[in-house]
This record gives sequence, structure tokens and C-alpha cells, in this order.
Amino acid sequence: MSDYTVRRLSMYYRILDELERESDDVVSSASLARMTGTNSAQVRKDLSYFGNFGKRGRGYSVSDLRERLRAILGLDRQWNVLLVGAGHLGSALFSYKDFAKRGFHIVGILDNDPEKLGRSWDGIAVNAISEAEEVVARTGAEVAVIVTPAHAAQEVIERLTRAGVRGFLNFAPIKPETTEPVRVRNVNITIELEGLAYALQHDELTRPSL
Amino acid sequence: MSDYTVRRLSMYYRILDELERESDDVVSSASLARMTGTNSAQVRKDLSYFGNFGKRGRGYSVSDLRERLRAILGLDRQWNVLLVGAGHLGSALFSYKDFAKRGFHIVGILDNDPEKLGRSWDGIAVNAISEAEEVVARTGAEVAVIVTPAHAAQEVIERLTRAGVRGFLNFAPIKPETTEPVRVRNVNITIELEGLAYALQHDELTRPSL
DNA sequence: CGCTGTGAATGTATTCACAGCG
DNA sequence: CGCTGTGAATACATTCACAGCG
Repeated sequence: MSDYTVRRLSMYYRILDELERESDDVVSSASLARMTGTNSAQVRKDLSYFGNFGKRGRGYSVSDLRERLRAILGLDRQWNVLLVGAGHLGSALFSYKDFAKRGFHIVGILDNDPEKLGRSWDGIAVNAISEAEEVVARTGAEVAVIVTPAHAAQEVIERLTRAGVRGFLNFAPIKPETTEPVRVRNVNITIELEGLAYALQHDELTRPSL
Repeated sequence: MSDYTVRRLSMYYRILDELERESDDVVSSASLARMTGTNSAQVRKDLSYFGNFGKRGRGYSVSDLRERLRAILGLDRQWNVLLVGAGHLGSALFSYKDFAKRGFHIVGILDNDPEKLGRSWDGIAVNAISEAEEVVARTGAEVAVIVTPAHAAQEVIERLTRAGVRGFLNFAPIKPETTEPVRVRNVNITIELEGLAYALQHDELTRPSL
């Protein structure tokens, strides 16, 4: 299944969550499409990869579709997450409420800054990176969020991979090289801003009167 | 030009920056490809949209190509950025050094929390959202980084659009609706984590012995 | 000879358009 | 009649493969 499809499933899931809170009980592919910025054929195709969830002439049951997407996305269980990097961004992610809401629980924190070592955040201790293996074993972390400086990221990803972590959400501005069968998603804030700069500059040049 | 290409140009630019610090003077499409996780034909095609920068049999001049990408991406000038939302994530982005390095200068901060209003961060005052128009006019902000809660994002984006902001880097988990000709990039951390969960769960099911 | 630049070929994602069911 | 589910058509991105220049 392509990443494009999975991303959209996440968006549908979020909308269904809202619709359920608003007590809507049915939704059409057209209105899901409008709310997620795509088109109805796309919605139907995305969902049809996983089954026939809709009723012709009527649409999709909100609560049923929501439950199915929850299972498809793997959100019907808890995911133990290791936070690597206890700087500003790490601390912001630690307090990000949506993670827990979706089943992602931060069970360990790693950092090498002596200032931070030994402290604890909401009862979670900050451990040294040299203790990575022990922390992974103790907490059963399957996923790591990497918010270290760029130069530290590659090494820590390799080390955690060997320790058994299989999924990485990487905020460091590098493209990690991986050997083992491991899943990596890169989030690169600078690249997104540069994309904006490119687009704005280009608009100016091509539509100078606007 | 497609977003895919522009994203890769950003990656090439970052690598060229490194190579220049290491005093390399020439680089081939093959090695740029290796370092950015793509292939050499892709690198050559991406660059060829903008000109013939290479020398056959030799490669690309690091400093020359770096300068050209800098101009193409619009990084050869300062961009004035408004930070909207002074919470954990806003504060992490405020102290993110790479922004300034790339020419993005935070010139204003907006938030509605009375706790934060009137304070200032490194000399930049936190203003109320009701003062948005005045702040945009005073600072000449062209880009806004949206790190408000989801429910506040749509309205503030509309308001800033009317005030003249043309680019948005949106971290709120919504798909903003825009009318005017405005550029939006969405960064949705939860969607990325959910994509990991999907992939890991699927791996488990298909390769139960690993 | 080595590497770029690029048309042609391929692969992948999206959209169209309509048959078919409730 | 309204909306889904889906094969066919289209649009788009990537990769191949090689001619051509330094």
C-alpha cells in the first residue's frame, strides 16, 4: 500500500473522529473528500483496497468506518515510543497531547547532555545514550522519535536498530542509511520552509502585478 | 515545478553546503544521489530543469552549484516570518537555529494566552491575535508558521491572508481552506507516526517470523 | 574515457465514467 | 435515484539508456 494512501487514511480517520463526536452517523465519499482536500473517487479507491465498507445510495457508517480505519492503521493497540533528544523540540513533542490520544506512549527518554541526565519528565527518567540497549529492553520500545542534532542521528539510529527498534520518526536533517528491515519517516522542517520560499519567490516573478 | 523536485533541491543544497565546508570542489550526480537517497538520473534531471550546470566528464562545481541552488530556492534574501502560537512547539521552533541560517527571521509572535501576552522572547514581543494586521504591517512578514491548536488555525490563516501573508507553514492538524492565492505546506506529526504504525503492524503480519 | 543532459520507456498515482446495488 | 466500487484512461514522476561534449 502506498504512503500516499496511508496518509489519506489518517486524514479520514481524524475527520471520522470529529463526525462521531458531532453524532453524524453516515458520511459520503464526496463529503469526506471535501473535508480532506481530495476527490470522491480517491476516497472510494483508498477505502476499497481494504474492503467494501460503504452502502450504495447511502454512504459509509461513521462509527463502523472509524473502527475499521483504526484497526487498519494499527491504532487499536498501544505503541511504546522512545524519545531521543531532550532539547526544545523533544520537550515540545513530549507534551504533545495527540500522541497519547492515538496510542503512542513515551516510555523512555535518551540524551547525552549531562545537564539533563538523571532528571525525569513526568516520571520518565532521562537516560544516557550509552544505556540505549537496556532502556529498549526494559521498556519494550518499538518506535523511536529522533530529535537529536544532525551529527548524532545516524549513530543512534544504528544503535537502536541493533537493539530492536523497528520504526523511526526522524526530525534530524539527514537521510539515515539503514540496512536492517526498518521503517523510517523523515520530517524536515527546513525543507518545508524552503519549499515555501521557492513557491513565493516564483509567484512574485511570474505574477509581478499581484 | 513539482514539489518533489523542489524538496530534492533542498537536500542537494544541504549536501553542497557540507561539501563546501569540507573544501570539495567538484561533485558528480552519482555521489549527490548517494548522499540524498536517490539516483543519478534523478539528480541530473532535477538540475537540468534550471540550466546546464555541469561539465561532461567532470561533474558539478560545488560552489557554483550551491550558489545557483541558493538563488533558485529563494534563499539569497531574508524572509520575515511570523510565529503564531507561543506554546511548546512554537518555543522550540523559535530557538531552532537552522531557520536563521537559511534566511528565515522570526519578526513577530502572536498568541492569545493572557499568560504569554506582553512578554517578549529575545526582544520579540508576544502580541494578541487581534493585533495581527498591525504586526504584519509593522514587520513586513510574508510567511507565517502556524502552531496553534487545531480549532484556531483556520481563522488565523484567513485573517493573516487578508493582512497580506502569502505563505503558511501549518503544523495544526487541519487542511486549511484557502481562497486567495496563497501557499500552504502542512506538517502533520501525528500522520507520520500513524504511517509508521501502519507499516510496522503490516510487517508483523506479513513476516511473523522476523 | 567519464560524466552530463535528455528523449523514450516505464512505473505509479489520480481521475474519469459508468455499471450495479440498496 | 444516489452513491459505491472499479476497470479504463489520464496525468505525473522516475528510471533507462545513450548520444555527445570536455
